[in-house]
Amino acid sequence: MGRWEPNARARLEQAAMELFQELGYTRTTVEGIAARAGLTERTFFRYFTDKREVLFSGSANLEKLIIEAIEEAPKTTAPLDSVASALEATTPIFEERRAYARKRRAVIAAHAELRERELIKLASLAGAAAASLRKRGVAAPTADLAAEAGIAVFRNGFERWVDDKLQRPLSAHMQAALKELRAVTAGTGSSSPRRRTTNTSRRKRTRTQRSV
Amino acid sequence: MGRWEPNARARLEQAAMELFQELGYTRTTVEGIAARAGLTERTFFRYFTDKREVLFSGSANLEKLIIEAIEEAPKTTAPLDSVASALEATTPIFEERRAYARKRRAVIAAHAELRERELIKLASLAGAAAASLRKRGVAAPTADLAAEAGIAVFRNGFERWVDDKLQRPLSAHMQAALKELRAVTAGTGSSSPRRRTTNTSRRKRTRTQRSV
DNA sequence: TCCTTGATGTCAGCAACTGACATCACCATA
DNA sequence: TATGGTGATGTCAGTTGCTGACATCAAGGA
Repeated sequence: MGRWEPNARARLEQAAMELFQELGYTRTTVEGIAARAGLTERTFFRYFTDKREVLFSGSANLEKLIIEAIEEAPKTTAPLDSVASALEATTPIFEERRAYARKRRAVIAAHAELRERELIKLASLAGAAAASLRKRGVAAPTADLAAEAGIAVFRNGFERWVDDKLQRPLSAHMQAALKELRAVTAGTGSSSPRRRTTNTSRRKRTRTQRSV
Repeated sequence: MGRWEPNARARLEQAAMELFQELGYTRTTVEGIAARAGLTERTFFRYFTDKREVLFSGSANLEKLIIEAIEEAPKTTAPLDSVASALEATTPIFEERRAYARKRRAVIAAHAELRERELIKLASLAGAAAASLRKRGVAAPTADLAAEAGIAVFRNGFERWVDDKLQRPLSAHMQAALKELRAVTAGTGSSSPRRRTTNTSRRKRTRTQRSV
């Protein structure tokens, strides 16, 4: 197994995170990352297709988890509920490394190239979730929208979780986001949404802040 | 005004689209684009920050339209309805250039870098829409989710519109997507969603195919 | 002991992008 | 009408991300 120093991949990832925090994304060079990991630029590109990719190696694992969770759910579960519970099944992963998640998120938020990469990873998750739903007989358009809605809930809940000074659990934030989404989409869509809608959203907001 | 050949920007955009279609994105070089437009690589980078950006100059305009439409809507309108109608206000732009939209979409779909860029543009639209909603007094979490839901509907409707052999209008596809989203999020979220949900989505699917 | 194998290094090269400076067409205005 | 300013473009050199081709080197097996 280990003829050279082991865990080259992990070493590269850690070196990258450190340098991104120290110098920022643009000013850290791939050569620098590799050097800190005791490797060569060329080797970096054997592990990661991209300079960006070094921050996203976990997403493959995440995708697998989500797919499995959707497939394991009882087939009678409503599409969006399948997705929501699958996403909730992934929360322990993040909960274990809250501090790391914060740092990583700060780095990503600071650079557009990284935000792009994150978005496409999330889109990929949505695509995988939609495919899983279709496998269970959900119609394609329904599956797509349920998956995208689920991912929106995930993103939203994740953001609130990372910023939450009270450190309430991620799953609670995600549930709150889901409730909120349901409230938002519950409107009539056409006739006289006057007071009713306004009240609904106000009530929802308060309720969210209490329950999370 | 025009001392040199006018419309350098437009020339670059057109040259880029042509070359992307002829050679694909990776095999066309910025130098090649500039040459076809009668300009220099350096000049290309004065108009576009990126090789990718040459395909997305319209998004600023789109963002402006959406913001205006949201701000003009009556303040009693529900958040998601504001967003939906704002998006619908943009449909004529696409409807005018359906053929172009198809080509462009094919180019983007074929290359990950371009898909990333498109995703961040859409995220930017969602952010702008959310900001507009907040300006009207909508609570932040509600605004975010309404905006994201709206964008999901937009994407979804757009995809269906582009692929629709019957060439039904974009706005109809978007309305259908919105209905579908409402159906998907209408579930209970917890207790015995058995038959009920399944039936709902099936009914929804049929209704969609008929009404669009 | 030799040979295979997989991880790494070396080197050359292209293309995306940037900064600094030059040029050139037009316009105003003296 | 000459002159000088201005904004769009060109030129050039340089960095960095990324790739292909080939060399090397440390195990482990025949």
